[in-house]
Amino acid sequence: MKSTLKDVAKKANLHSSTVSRVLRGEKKLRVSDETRKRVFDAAEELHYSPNQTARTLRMQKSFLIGLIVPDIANPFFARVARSIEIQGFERGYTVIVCNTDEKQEKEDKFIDTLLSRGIDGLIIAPVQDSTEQIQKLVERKFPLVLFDRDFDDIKTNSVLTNNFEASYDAVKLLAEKGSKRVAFVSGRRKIYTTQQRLEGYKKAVKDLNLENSESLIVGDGFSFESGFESTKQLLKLPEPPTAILVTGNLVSVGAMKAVLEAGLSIPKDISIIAFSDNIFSQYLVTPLSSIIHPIDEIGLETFKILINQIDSKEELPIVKKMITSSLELRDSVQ
Amino acid sequence: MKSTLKDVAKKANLHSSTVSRVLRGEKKLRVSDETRKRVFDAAEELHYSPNQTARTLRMQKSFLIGLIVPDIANPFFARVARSIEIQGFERGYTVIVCNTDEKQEKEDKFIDTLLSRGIDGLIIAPVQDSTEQIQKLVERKFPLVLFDRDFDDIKTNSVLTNNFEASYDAVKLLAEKGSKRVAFVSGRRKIYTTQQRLEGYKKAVKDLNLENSESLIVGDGFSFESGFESTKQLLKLPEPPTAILVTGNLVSVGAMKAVLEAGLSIPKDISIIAFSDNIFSQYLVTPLSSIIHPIDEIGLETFKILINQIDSKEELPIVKKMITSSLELRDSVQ
DNA sequence: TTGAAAGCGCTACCAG
DNA sequence: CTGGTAGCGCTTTCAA
Repeated sequence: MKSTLKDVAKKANLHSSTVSRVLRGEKKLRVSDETRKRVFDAAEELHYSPNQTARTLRMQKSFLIGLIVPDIANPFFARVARSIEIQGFERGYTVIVCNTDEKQEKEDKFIDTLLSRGIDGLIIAPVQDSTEQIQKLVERKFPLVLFDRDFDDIKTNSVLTNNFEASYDAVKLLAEKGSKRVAFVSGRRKIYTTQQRLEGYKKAVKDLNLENSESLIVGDGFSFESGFESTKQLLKLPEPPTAILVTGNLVSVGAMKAVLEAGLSIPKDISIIAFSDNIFSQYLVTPLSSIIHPIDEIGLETFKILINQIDSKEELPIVKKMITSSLELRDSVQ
Repeated sequence: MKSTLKDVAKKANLHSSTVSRVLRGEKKLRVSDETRKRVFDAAEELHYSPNQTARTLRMQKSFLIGLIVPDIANPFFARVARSIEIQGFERGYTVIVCNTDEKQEKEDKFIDTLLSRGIDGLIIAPVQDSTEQIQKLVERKFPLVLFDRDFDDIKTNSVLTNNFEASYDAVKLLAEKGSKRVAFVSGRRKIYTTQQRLEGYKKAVKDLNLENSESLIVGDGFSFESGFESTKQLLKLPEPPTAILVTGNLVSVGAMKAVLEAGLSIPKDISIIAFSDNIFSQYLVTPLSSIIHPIDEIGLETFKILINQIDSKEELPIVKKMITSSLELRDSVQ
């Protein structure tokens, strides 16, 4: 069914190596016009299309990029993936997306699989339960870029957003609006990003003399349920918070549901700001004030850094790119 | 850096073919325990991991599955993709997701690319501007399953939902609630799924003696903007509809925004039912009554049919699987 | 300007 | 039970 170089060669009465040269349009193509025509005609006729697997094996270059994310069903990662895929498409790369569900074992397995498939580079928002695998990649100088998350103890390329500052500013704003008790509904605590946000929150609480209590910090996951349950916990406090800073796309919807189910009003009783952004945020029961990440920029920068690594023959210096998020105020803040 | 079979063989003082046999745990493994141990030790020591590219080339089997969807950032496709990826993972398959943005040229390009990469099978929610490429795949009996969309004139495996009936029932319900003027905000009209829904709508309108006007049928796309603009158009009618049936996840949010921006109330002035389902639907300004597709079931069935095709040596009969959706009533219907 | 041959890393077949 | 060899389809070096 599929034709090979040899088939084309036979039909054109040439050797496969000649056909290969012509078809690839080799730079200093030392080929007669007559020959070239024969090749193209034969290739056309046989619907020849090169076998990428063979090419990969021979050239040690796959035009494959691995992208490992927690969950592509999360709008944030979906859109970053799209952005990266589009970049890749333009340059002839196919990207393989893998979902870890925040499981280190899956991440490890995927890295192995992807490497054995000969990917040219890897983009990853790591689970961060372990550094081992990634450490190894770094050691062997494998083209690698982290995004959204980072390690303190590994020197890698990464594209991050200014979570610390964004968090600090959000709390400050809530305080200025009159809240003395601002709660923090956390995403997965192991995650660098979450930690940065929590740090920002803590610093603001301290600087602004807000109520400083561990019981105002709840949650440890990125799911809807996590947001829902941990917010319910907040509402059971003797003195519930008057404002909440939520981490995560799905978490924020969960938090919102908990508040509403308790018969409270947003923002009258409780204001909410969320690290979250998707097309739905502004059409929720109460439009959600959100800290928005410029997703395309994240995808763009990430890809750019990776492709530089892949293309460059010398060793490149580590790049850390910080992207600035913006706060979009909507009805959920009074 | 990476070790090969040969490296392991040298270290173990054996031939690479022997090492290969041992490492694959060949069925009737005619290998001495002593040898086996030597192999495993050497492999371990060298961190040997087989080169999938070479294996693919040799075995003509890649353990790669292609998945082509309009847009992975659409929650419906994201979740189907996840479901399929999980199935694949369990059976050693890697899935490559490609996004067409509803562009036929992209679909065609992706099919080519995927084939040249030697995928074992293809799952696709086709753009449906052209049948040519898919026709060819069918002719050469390439393992293929369509989902969410189908062609009338091509005999393929497909997994569909009962859009016609669901649409009919939704309109009927709206009529029973008192609406005489039910509008239809359409997704991309070329799409089989959309057509089915429109048919169902039309039949219900006729059967139930509702206002039958072409001006009540608007829209031709799956974007937020499409829903927004075409609904605005509806509201400009001398007699605007009292209920709307919307097709599509993002479209419905657009429709909702148009209604609200016009100062109208949902459901007091206008009821809405949407073909749409995602975690946000129930937390929108007005929780949205939705026709819900059992996504995991869709992913499961699709994968099952594909894997059967891939594994079977004889030719299998065409399978058409119909999945039943369900209507979840929320506040957007009075 | 073109052909021949080697080899990417692996599996499978045939000897011994 | 193990080794040798051919070959998957391609690119690349060396000859002619």
